Amino acid sequence: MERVYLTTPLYYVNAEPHLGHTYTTVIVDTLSRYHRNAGRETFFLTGTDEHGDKIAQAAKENGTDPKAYADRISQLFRSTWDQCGITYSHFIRTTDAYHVEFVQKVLRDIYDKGDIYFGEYGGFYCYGCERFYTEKELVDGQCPDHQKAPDYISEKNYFFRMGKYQDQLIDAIHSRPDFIRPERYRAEVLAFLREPLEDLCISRPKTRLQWGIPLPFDGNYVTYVWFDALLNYVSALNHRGEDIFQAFWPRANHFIAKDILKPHGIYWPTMLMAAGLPLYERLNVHGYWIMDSGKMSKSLGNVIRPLEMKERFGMDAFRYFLLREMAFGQDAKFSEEALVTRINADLANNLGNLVSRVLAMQQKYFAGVVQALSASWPAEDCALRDKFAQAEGELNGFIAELQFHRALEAIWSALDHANRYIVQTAPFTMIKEPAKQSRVGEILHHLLEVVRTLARLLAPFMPDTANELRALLALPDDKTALHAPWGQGFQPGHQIDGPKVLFPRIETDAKK
RNA sequence: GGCGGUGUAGCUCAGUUGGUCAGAGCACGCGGCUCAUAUCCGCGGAGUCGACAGUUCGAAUCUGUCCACCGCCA
Repeated sequence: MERVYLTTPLYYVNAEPHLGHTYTTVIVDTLSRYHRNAGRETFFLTGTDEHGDKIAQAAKENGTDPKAYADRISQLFRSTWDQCGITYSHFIRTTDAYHVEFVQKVLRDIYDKGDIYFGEYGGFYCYGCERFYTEKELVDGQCPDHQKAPDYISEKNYFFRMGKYQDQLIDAIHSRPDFIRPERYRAEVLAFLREPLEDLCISRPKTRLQWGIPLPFDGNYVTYVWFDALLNYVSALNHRGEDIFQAFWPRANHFIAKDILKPHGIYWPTMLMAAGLPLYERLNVHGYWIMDSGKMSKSLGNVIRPLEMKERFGMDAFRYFLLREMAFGQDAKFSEEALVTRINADLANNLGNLVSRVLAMQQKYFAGVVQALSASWPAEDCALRDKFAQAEGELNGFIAELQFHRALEAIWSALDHANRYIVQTAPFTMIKEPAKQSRVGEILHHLLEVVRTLARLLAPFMPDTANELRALLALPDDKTALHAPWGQGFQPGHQIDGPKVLFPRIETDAKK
């Protein structure tokens, strides 16, 4: 059986779940559902990254210890995804015992191999950023982010021989055109690799940081957060068993936002090389959501919380907006105005209203009983069926390219066709002539096939809506009911429910 | 300073390898229908496809220069 392994980044527990986290999680969830529906075995990993200075300090400020603090925020992520209906296979925490053990094993292996060495490094260190700065980067001698003078620190640390793998990495990227996609991010990584790759400092002395995984070969040090966090992608599979790792790792598809391209595009593959593990299959990089009210921040009060969006607009509507509005890889603008426009135009007026008018006619004209189709279909009926078949084909292509917005466009194009079909065939006029009753029955039968097909096509993107459509058609909750060929979805005499408003229009101030 | 990206109708954006590629949705105007969530269908206006030059029979699409914004690196 074909398999797919999909991952989100491990979200750092210094912030609550916001729009950025939600987008990555939603696209991975959509892909997971898509692949599962297509019969592929799917492993969907998400979780939390919990070590490091920032967490230790945040815990201190909250009057608690790092573990208790991480427990709380990690649980917040997990429960948020649960409430959003995210179908992850495993939720990993970098504080999980099996992960700590695995990280130590890999560190030991690479150390024994000679790719980790002890060296000295001095520089200006900003505690807020958890990083060293070069003098050039400082603004008036201060950290540009924290407006605080960094401390000059000279200390001994452990380094990973990342530079040793530079050529090997360049070769790997060249030989696999979609190893990093979209193309622009591949080019960015290659551009970075044109400069000599320096070795990576992977430790912090315990005198400066205790909240981390201790190095197995030196108890006075803990490992740097990236070395710890990236290995989760392997440790999670390993935890489930060697066979699971063997089955899924070759199909690993990471999904990240562009801000963590370097760790995933450079640190991670070189770490895998040093550890003697195969590289992941693909790194998939998306852009940022741009807030019209400026950069998203707590102080501006424009943080988008997924549960709040779910509460106000419904999770499916929110998912639809995220998937429809952003071209994967590029930045997109977020505004509630755009969200409401999408909901009213695409979901209420087009999708919802189509379902509503079809079910209403079926109820009104035939008391909900599905009528028989004749043996030969008029051209317009075939055209309707073909349009949806075409949409499904396009959808598959777009999903393979991660073009979620175009996949949805393809569905909506077919949906528009169905609305036109109603106007052109005008069953509501025809029903007045008794001789044409059977034709009206056929037209509505085809329109119910539209709704059934929509339930199948929308399932990965809008799972609750898809399920609701299926329920309105009084079809059983199994795949065969939705996958039957066009015209074979309903038994003679099958009875369906009356109409229902799936997406109420949202009235805006401007329209009142 | 180096590398890369973006710049297409009022708004948000599609435009694979150069030749129905000048488009979609929203917004706006007019008309039609009435099954439907004042929804749906049809028609319409608008853009010198950032600027300039070049290659070509022909470029939004290729080349060069420049401008604006953004990102990565220094």
